[in-house]
Amino acid sequence: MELEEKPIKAVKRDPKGVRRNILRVSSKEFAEYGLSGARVNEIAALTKASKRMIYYYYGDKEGLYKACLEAAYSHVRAGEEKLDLGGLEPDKALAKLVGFTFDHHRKNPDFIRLVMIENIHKAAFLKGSEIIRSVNAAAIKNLTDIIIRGQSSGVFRDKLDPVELHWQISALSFFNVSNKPTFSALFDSELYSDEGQRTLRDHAVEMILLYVSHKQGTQK
Amino acid sequence: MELEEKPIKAVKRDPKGVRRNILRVSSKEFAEYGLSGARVNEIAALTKASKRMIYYYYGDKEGLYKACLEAAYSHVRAGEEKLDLGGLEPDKALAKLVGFTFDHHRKNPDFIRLVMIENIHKAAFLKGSEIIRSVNAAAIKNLTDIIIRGQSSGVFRDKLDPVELHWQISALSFFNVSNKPTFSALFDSELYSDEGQRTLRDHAVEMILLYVSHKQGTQK
Amino acid sequence: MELEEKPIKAVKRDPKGVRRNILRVSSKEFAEYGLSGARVNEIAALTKASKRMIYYYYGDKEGLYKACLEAAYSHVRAGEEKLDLGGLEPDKALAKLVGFTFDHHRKNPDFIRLVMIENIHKAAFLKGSEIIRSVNAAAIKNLTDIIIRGQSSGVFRDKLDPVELHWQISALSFFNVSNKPTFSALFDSELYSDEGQRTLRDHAVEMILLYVSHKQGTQK
Amino acid sequence: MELEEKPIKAVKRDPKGVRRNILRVSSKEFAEYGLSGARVNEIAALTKASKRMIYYYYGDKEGLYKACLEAAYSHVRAGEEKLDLGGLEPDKALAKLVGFTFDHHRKNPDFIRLVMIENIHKAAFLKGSEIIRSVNAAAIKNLTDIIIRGQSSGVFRDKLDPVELHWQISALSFFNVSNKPTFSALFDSELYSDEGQRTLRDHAVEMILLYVSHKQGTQK
DNA sequence: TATGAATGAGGCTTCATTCAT
DNA sequence: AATGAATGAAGCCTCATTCAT
Repeated sequence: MELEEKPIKAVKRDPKGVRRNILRVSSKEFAEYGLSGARVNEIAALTKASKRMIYYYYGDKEGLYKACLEAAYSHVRAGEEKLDLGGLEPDKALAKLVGFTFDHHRKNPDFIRLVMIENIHKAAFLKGSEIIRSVNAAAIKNLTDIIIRGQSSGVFRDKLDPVELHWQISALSFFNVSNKPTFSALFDSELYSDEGQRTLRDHAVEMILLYVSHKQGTQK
Repeated sequence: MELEEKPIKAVKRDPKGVRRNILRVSSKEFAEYGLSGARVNEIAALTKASKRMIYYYYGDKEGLYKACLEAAYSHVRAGEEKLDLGGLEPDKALAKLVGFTFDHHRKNPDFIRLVMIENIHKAAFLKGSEIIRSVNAAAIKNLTDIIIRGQSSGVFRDKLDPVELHWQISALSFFNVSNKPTFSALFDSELYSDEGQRTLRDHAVEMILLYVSHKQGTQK
Repeated sequence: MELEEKPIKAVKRDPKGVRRNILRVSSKEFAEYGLSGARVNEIAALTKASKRMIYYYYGDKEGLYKACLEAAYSHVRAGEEKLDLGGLEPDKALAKLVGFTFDHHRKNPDFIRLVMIENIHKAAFLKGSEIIRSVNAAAIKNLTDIIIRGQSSGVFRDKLDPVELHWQISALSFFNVSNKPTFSALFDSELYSDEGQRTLRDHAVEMILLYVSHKQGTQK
Repeated sequence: MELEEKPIKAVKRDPKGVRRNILRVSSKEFAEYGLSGARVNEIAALTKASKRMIYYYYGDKEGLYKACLEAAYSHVRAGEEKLDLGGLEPDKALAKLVGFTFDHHRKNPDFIRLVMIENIHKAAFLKGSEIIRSVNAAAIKNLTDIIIRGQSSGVFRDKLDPVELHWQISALSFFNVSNKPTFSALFDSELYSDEGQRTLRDHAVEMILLYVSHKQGTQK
């Protein structure tokens, strides 16, 4: 991303490594404590670099936060790209996608927390990021393909909106992680045991598939 | 907002009013800025009372936050109690409940934000509140009744868990409010227009009803 | 001290009891935390009366502190008056007095702490108290009697100053209590065990008696 | 006070100087007003540095207090090390030591006050300081040497405990300074005039020497 | 005589940030 | 590219005391 500096005498300097390290540490801190809750001092202490470097590279606390947010979205969406729905029938493809999304959210709680925090801030920082918009567009494209194929083969209902479908899948997958603390505190349930999560996941898949398969007038 | 008491002689002491006022102001501030983001100074400035009174009545910032959380849950769950599902058939009752829940969440964005904030804090304060657990238990009881009636009349599937059903309804209703900022920023969609919200609501009702009505083995 | 108020309707009122209670509680608090360290709030909370009563009776915090100081001196010196040295030979009388003083200080650590605190404040409050000066004068008178008798009978040296002797006895007795915390923390010793204290006491008596009995020129 | 470094170019950064300055100022304040009575604001105002630096270097008020305590003990015990008892006979050595201790305490009233304050706090901070324990161990070692020599040459009695002897010397020396305010306020005496102090000192030496020289059974 | 409500002033501490090297 | 020292502003909280009843 930047020109390599002359290797002469650059024995210990590793700008990229330093930046990566700062980002990794601060992402954890922001995810843990929020934007105002995170402490620059603490981030610096946990970093291999000094406090001054944070300001050198990221300007200020908000700049660092924004960088974390972008890195998180990029990382998570990159993980989604590995999902291969290629040869599958549309309903199987959708089922796999929903299940994957549910699992993927579970595996990335820090990302979920950053998004929660960003929502608390009314997406103020995300709005300014073209990078993030672009990585999310891909998710919609995937769904659009599946929907078109499903409708062509007659297994999906008409009038399906890919963005709405994304919303529905996200709702079930995101809430599961975002509201785990309050939900667990409020209800004595096994929903967050391993088996409970499997059930929740299966039922999420089922809900989505029932929904896209449902032909109005026929059943209701 | 309330009836003015006799202004003659200018009665000034009004402990209950002061407490209410502090709670109303600080709830807004916590919902807006979070626990660490909210400023006691700002809350005091917006209050009819002095900063000192906040500490007099609520001990410290966290005590005030916890009081807000409890008041919010109590208020919101009290609103739910007004919902009368009495004479309705179980499927109609459930449909009404889901639609109501979706709307109720929309109408109480500050409550949603407080819950988000509480989740960021891993429900640390909610865990210590017996009050909140008790007001939430009622929600489960309502659902249990509907499920039992629906299963007796054969319109609902077996093996429905009221807590899980509550989770599912909550996921769709909560996410709609909690993630509106990021979702709106990420996707150009009409989901958050008035009509889009009506659609989302109707589809949420549909998803839940399809799910509870689905008989395994029969259809899939 | 004050006129009894009409007993009519005075069912629960007990001014003297209230004052005594306030004094007892606040003496403990001042002894424990010092003048600036003690909290009026805490004192009020531990009192049967209200905070307002403290100000009603004692004016302010310093007034209360001064009242505690005077009460403490009066109480302790009153305890000393019970000591009867009547028929004893002067050396026996002095031995008994020293031993008693040593023990008496040990039994009144809160008094010692109040005096320490007063010394921290450079005796600012004690200076203004005629009461306290008068109760202390008695202690000197006792010693003067013993010295005179001891010198008459030839067992005591000449040129003994009762105030100095009081100082010497006090030093050994006071330091034992006042500096127990730091001394114990600094040195691993058995000086503050029951037996250690007995030894310390016996040796204090011995030191004083050796001193008053010592005839210059004869021994050194 | 120290050599001025080259004033050319006005070197401003001087961490050690800043720390020393903070310590010097705050020691005076703590000695004067106690832990809770001292004001961080006041300390900062008297300092060359800013209030923020106090927290930068010492963490909080208690950390600063503890640093003062340690510095005070180190300083005072260092002063004692200069005392050379080398070639003296044991009784002369002890006499010199007692006299020196008496004077040394008088010359360091702020140290005495800090110890008084620490005793009010039940040695809570001193307990956590290994540094202070170590500097005090030296004092005991000195006395142990003298005692052994005195017993070998037969001028001292048996069964002398160096820690107890230290206690006795300390009692007379410490009380003289610690209780000067109340003692002066209570009694009209010349004990705290220059001559009175000389007398008190001489008699303290005499008391200690009489005590260590006293052979039970022989004299009494 | 008695009290809960209320407070101005000031306490200690922490924050993100910048400076001088 | 890198750092320890330094900071103004503002944060939360507590104090002894007084007010209105």
